Amino acid sequence: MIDAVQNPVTTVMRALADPTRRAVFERVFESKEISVAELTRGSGVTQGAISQHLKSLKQAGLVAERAEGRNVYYRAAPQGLEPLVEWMDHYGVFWRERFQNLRTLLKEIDP
Amino acid sequence: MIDAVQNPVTTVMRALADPTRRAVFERVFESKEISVAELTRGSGVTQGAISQHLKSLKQAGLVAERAEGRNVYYRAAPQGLEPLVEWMDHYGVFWRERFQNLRTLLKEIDP
DNA sequence: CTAATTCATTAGCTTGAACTAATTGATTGA
DNA sequence: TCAATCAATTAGTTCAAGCTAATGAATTAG
Repeated sequence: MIDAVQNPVTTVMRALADPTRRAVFERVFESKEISVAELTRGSGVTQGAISQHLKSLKQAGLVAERAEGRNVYYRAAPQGLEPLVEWMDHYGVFWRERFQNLRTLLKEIDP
Repeated sequence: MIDAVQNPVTTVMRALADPTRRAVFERVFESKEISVAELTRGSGVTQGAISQHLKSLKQAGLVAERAEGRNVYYRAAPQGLEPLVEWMDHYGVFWRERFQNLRTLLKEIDP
């Protein structure tokens, strides 16, 4: 049972399964845009490690980058989560547990 | 940046990140109830490997078991996916992309 | 120009994960 | 009873993943 070459679900899951790397993604997401140096501060790992994590996040489609001068700014790409959403949706998890919220939510939006 | 002892999100993500193990979960889910021997057939790995995968799926709260005679039947426990749902919900992924579906869905259920 | 900063990459180490093969305990069928 | 089946566990191997330390390329500050 091997993914032919590499299933996107596997890529995204693996990227987010590591706590350190997931923390990096979370910080990038919260920051709108953030440099590698800034990410390294308070991360508990070296700059090289951060760069490696960013690389796999990027390959998973979860972050994008923008170079400016000697800095490289990263931003989150939440569309990268889509494979996860699809996979979970296939298992019908969302609607089941959130049915009661739907009506109230809809009324807030379109009263 | 280490999970204190072990974050549930990490546990679930790691459990599902492996293609073989995820395939096991998918088969369990589709089967309502399925024995280890049956899971082993056509899995491409040995029975021992399947048992190991089931063990970590169980620890992640993704499957439950029922022993009967010399068989052990496994069933999916989709509530185990809740940590994932919460985590992704925190990133606002769901509603954004699925707003247009909500109205039609609601009308089907409560016309 | 020189020194310092930022980031990516690489080699090397260590650890954990996935697997097999084999064993064991339990249950069932002949 | 005895052989066979089912499932869990264990020891042992292999390989990948995460990390550090070090280096190098590019940019900027003095």
